[in-house]
Amino acid sequence: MDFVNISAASKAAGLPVKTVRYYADIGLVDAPSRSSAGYRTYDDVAVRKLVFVRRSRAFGFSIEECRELLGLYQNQDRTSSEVKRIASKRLEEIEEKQRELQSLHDELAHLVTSCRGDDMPDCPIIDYLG
Amino acid sequence: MDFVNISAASKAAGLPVKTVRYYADIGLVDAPSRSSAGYRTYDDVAVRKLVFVRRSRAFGFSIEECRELLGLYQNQDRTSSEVKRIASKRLEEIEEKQRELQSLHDELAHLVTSCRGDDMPDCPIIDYLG
DNA sequence: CTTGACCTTCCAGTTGCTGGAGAGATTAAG
DNA sequence: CTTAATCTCTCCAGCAACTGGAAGGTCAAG
Repeated sequence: MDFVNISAASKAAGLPVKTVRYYADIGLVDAPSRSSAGYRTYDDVAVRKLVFVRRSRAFGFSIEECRELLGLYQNQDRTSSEVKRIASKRLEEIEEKQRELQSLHDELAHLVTSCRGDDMPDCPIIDYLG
Repeated sequence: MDFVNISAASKAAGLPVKTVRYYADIGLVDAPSRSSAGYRTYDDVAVRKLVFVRRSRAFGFSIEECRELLGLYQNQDRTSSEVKRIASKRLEEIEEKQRELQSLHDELAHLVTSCRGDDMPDCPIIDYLG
C-alpha cells in the first residue's frame, strides 16, 4: 500500500493528469488524500478505480453510467443482473450506432465512387448535398 | 423569390430555429436580411444553403468541413477532386469508427453473454472492468 | 542556490448546439 | 379595440467530457 503522486497514478491508470483531477472534481471517484504540501496522493485502491473508469469509458459508457457501474463495483451486494442490464443497454446503443454508421457509409461510399475526382467542376457529391 | 420568416425557413430546411440562427452567428451561412421589425428573412437561396448544411451534417461532416464544402458548393471554379478529397477523408473516418465500434461490440457482447445475470454478486463484466 | 520538473488552483475554451429569461411584434379571436 | 396567443428578438447559461493555460508553490539534483 504505497502512496504516489498524481503523475504516477495517472500513468498507472492510463489517464491524463487533468482527467484524474477532473474525475475527483465531479465526484466520480473519491477526493484523494493530500500530502502536507497539498499534493494529491493515490493508493492502490484509488488507482484501481481509475483503471475501472478508464476501461468503462473505453467501452463508451457515459460518466453517469460509470458512476453507476462504479457503485456496483464497490457494492458487494450487487447482483450480476444489475450489471448485465447496464451493459446490455450499452450494447444495444452500440448496435444502433453501427446500423447508422453503416447506412452513412454506404451512401457516402456510393457518392465517392460515382465522383470522377478530376479537374471538372461537375461533382455528384455536391449535387447530392445541394 | 419570396421571403419567409425564420420558422418557415427552419421547417423548409429541416433544422431547428435555434440552429438556423446559430449557423449565421458562427458565420457558417450569411447573415440573413432583416424585416423592418428586425425579423430575419430568408429567400430560396438561403434555405437551400441551410439544406446543404443539414445534409452535410447528417453525413457527419464537422462545421468546419461544412464550411469548406459550402465554399466549394458556391464556387463554380471548384474541381470535383477537391470535393472527393474531403468526402474520402470523411469516409475513412467512418470506416475507422466502424472498426472501433466492431471490436467494442465484440468484447462487450462477449462479456454480456458470459454474464449469467442472476441474483448473485459474481459478475464477469465487473471482474473485467476492475 | 538555482534550475527544472513537478504540483496546486482557477478560469476559459472546445463542439454543436439547446434552453430560458425578458422584451418587442404580429396575428386571430371576441 | 383589446386581449391572448404566438411569433421574434437578444443575451446568457449550460450540456459532455475534458483540455489548455496562467500564476504561483514545492521538491530533488547538481
